[in-house]
Amino acid sequence: MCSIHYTNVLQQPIKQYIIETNKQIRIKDIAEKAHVSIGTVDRVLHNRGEVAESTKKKILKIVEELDYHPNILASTLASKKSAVFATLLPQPPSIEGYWNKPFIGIKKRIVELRQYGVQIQPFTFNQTESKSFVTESEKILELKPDGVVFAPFFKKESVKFIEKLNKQEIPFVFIDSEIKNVGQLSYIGQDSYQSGLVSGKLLDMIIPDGNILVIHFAKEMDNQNHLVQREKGFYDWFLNKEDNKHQLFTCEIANTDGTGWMKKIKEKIIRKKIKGIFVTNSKVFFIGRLLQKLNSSDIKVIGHDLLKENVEFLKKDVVQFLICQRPEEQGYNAINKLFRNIVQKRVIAKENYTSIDIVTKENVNYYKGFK
Amino acid sequence: MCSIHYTNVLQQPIKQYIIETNKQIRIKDIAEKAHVSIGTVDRVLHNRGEVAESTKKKILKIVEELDYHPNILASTLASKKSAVFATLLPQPPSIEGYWNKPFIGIKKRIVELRQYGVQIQPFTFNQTESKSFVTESEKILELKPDGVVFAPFFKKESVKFIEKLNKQEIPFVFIDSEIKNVGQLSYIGQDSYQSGLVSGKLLDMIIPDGNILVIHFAKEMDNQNHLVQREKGFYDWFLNKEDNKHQLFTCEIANTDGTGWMKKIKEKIIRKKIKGIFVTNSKVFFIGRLLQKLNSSDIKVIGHDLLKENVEFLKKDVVQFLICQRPEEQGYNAINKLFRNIVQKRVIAKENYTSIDIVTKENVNYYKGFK
DNA sequence: TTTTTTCCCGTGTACGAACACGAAAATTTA
DNA sequence: TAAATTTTCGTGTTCGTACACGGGAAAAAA
Repeated sequence: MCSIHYTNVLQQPIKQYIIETNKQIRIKDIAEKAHVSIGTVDRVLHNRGEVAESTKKKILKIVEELDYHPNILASTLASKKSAVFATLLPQPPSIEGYWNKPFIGIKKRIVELRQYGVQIQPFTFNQTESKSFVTESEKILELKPDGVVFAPFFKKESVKFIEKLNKQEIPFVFIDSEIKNVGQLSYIGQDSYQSGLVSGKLLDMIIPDGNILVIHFAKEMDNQNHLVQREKGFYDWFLNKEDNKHQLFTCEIANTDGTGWMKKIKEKIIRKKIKGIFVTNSKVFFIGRLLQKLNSSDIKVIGHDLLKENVEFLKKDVVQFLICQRPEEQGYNAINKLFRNIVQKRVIAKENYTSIDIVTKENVNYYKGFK
Repeated sequence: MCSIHYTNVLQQPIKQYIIETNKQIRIKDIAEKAHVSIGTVDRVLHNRGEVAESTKKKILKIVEELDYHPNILASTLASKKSAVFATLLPQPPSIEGYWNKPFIGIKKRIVELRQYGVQIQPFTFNQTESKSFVTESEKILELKPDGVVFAPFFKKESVKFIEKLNKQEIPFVFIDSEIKNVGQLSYIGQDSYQSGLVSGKLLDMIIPDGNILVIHFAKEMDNQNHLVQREKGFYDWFLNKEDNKHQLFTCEIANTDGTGWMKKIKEKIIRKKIKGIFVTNSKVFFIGRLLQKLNSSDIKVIGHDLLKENVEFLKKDVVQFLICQRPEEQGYNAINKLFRNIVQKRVIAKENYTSIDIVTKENVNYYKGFK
C-alpha cells in the first residue's frame, strides 16, 4: 500500500516525461495529415500570407490534436533573429563595487544566450548626477533595443524614461528597486522592508541592551527609496516588540571624502551609548574602518552585501552579519526574464523577490561563488 | 579621469560582447580558410575517420585563431542524440516530504532540456531498506543510462554500485551527501560540518545560558554520515569558545512511531535543564509538536529544511531557525552538471557546495518559491 | 606496369523551422 | 471567351552541424 503511494509521488509522474520527450512532432507531420504543403501550415502558424478559412481551421485542429510544439532549436537556428537588450545601471566606483555584481550575472546569461543571437548594449550613469541618467536613457531610446534592464535610481527621471519606453513599446525590467505599476515586465530585487525587519531581529538578538544607530551612506535619500524601506522595517522590529530595551537613532552621511563624518559618528556613539550599528547599504566597510581605529569591540554591526571589504570585516568579527541579496543572480535573472518573454514569448512572473540571505563568518564562503 | 575609469569597468568590457556575439564562425569558414572540405574539418573536430597529420594541424591552428565554438543549436539539431539520465533518490513519505524537493528541481531542468532530447528515468528506494537500494541500482545498470544522479545513502551498497558504474563508464553525480574520491563527476550538497557550526553559533546567540540537546531522528546513523558531520560542527562551535556556558547532550531517536520517544526526550529536557534543541535533519517538526504539547516557550529550537510543517512551527515561533540548503536548486544543478558534461562535453566543477541559508520567520517567505 | 590496399578527403543529405518566390486555381473584369 | 486580378498554396533554399558513402591519390604488393 505504502509503496504504491510512494510510486505515485515520485516515479509515476516522470514516466510521463519519457513518453512526452520521445515524440517530436514536426510541421511536416501536420502538413501530411492535413493533405497540404508545409508552406501552408507555416502560414497558418505564423499568420502570414493568406490561407483559406477552411484549411486554416483544419490545420489548427490537427495542431491541437497532435499537441505540436515548435522545436526551438530549429526555430532560432533558421530565423536568425537577434534581440538586443540594453542595460542601464549605476557606474561602480571600482571593479569591486556593488554594481559590478549584477553585471557579472548579466554577462553570464548573455554568454549563454550567444547561440540565440541575443546581444547586449550596456549603459551606465553616475549615481551623483541625475543628468547622466537622462543622457544615457536617451541613448537607449535612440538605439531602440528589444528590451531594457534598468535600476530606477532617480524616480522623476525614471518615470519620464518609462513613458517613452511604453510609447515605443519596449519592454523593461526593474532591478534592485522598483516603481509600482508603470508597465514593467517584472521586478527583480529584494523586499527592502522585510530585509530591514530581519536586520532588526538579528541585531536585537545579539545585543542584550544598549542603543542602536542606523546609518545611511547616501547623497540624496529620496533617490534611494529602498534605504528608507529598510530603515522602516528595522524600526518596526523594535516598535512591535513588547518591552523593548533599545533606543534607536538615525544618521545620514552624504559625504565620505574627508574624515568629518567619522568625528560625527564617533561622537554620536559615545554620547548616545551606542552598542549596535545598522548600515542600510553596502557601505558598511566605512564603519568597519572606523571601529577598527577606535578599537572598540563591544559594538555589533550589521550591514548589506558581500563586497570584498565587507567580507573582510565579517571575517575579522568587526561586522557580525551581512544581509545579502545575490546581486549576480539578480542580473542573471533580469536578462533571463527578457529572454523568456521577448525571444521565447513566454509568460513570466511580475515579481521576483530575491531571498534575504543572512550571512555570517561561518557561512560566507558558500555565498561567494556565483554558479 | 574618473569617468574613464568607470568606462573601463563597465562599458568597455561589454562592447566586446557585442562584437563577439555578432560573428558566428562556421565550420565552413574554417574549411575555406584551410583550403579543405567541410568533411575534413568535421573529422578533425570529432576525431573520426583519418586525416593527414599536416592538415589536421593546420585546421586546429585555424580553429584556435578564429576561436571557433560549435553552434549548439545546430549541433544538437543535427545529431539528434538523446541522453538518458537516471536518478536514484529516497522515496518521500508524502508529496510534502523532503526528497520531493530535489526532484522538483530535477523535473524543471528536464523540461527545459526537452528540446535537447534529454530524458530522465527516475528510481527511488526505501530509506529503511538497503535492499531496495540494491534492487533499484541494478535496474539502473540494466538500463545503461548516459548519466546517473544519486544519493549515496547506504555507504557499502553505494560503493558497490559505483564500482559497476565505473566499469560501465557511466558518469554519476552525488547529491545531498558524498563519498570522497570514487570517480564522481561532481557533488552537489551542503558542507555539513560547516552548517553545524552555523547552527551552533545561532543557538548560542539566542540562549544566554542553559543546556543544549542535539537530536538525531534517524534509523541508522552510519548511513547518514552528514548528520554526524553536522553534530560535529555544532559541538565544535562550543568547544572552540572561550568561557562556554552551555553543556551539550546528544540523543538518537530511531523510531517515532509511538509516543515512547516523546517521554524519553521530555524527561531529558527536565533532568538536564535543556534550554536549546538542535535537530540535525528535517524532522524538527517532531520537536515542534512535542513542545507545543508541553507548552514550554522558553526552549529555543533550530533544525533543518523548509518542510511545510517546519515552516509552520517557524511562523509560530516554536522553532527559531531553520537551516536550509535549497534542495530544489540542488536537483536542478545535478541534472545540469550531467547535461553540461555529457551532452555539451564541457568541463565542470568537482564540487558544488550549496549555500548554508539561515531562515527565520521574517525571511522565510522569500525562500519558498523556486524560480 | 598493373593490381591491390591503405590512406585521405569531397559530396550529399538530414535535422526542423523560416521565409521568399512564384505557380496554380478561383474570381473578377473587359 | 480571353485577359486581368485576386486568392490560395507548393517548392526550394537557408541556418550550422552531423554523418554516411564513395571516389581519388598514394603507397604497397603483384
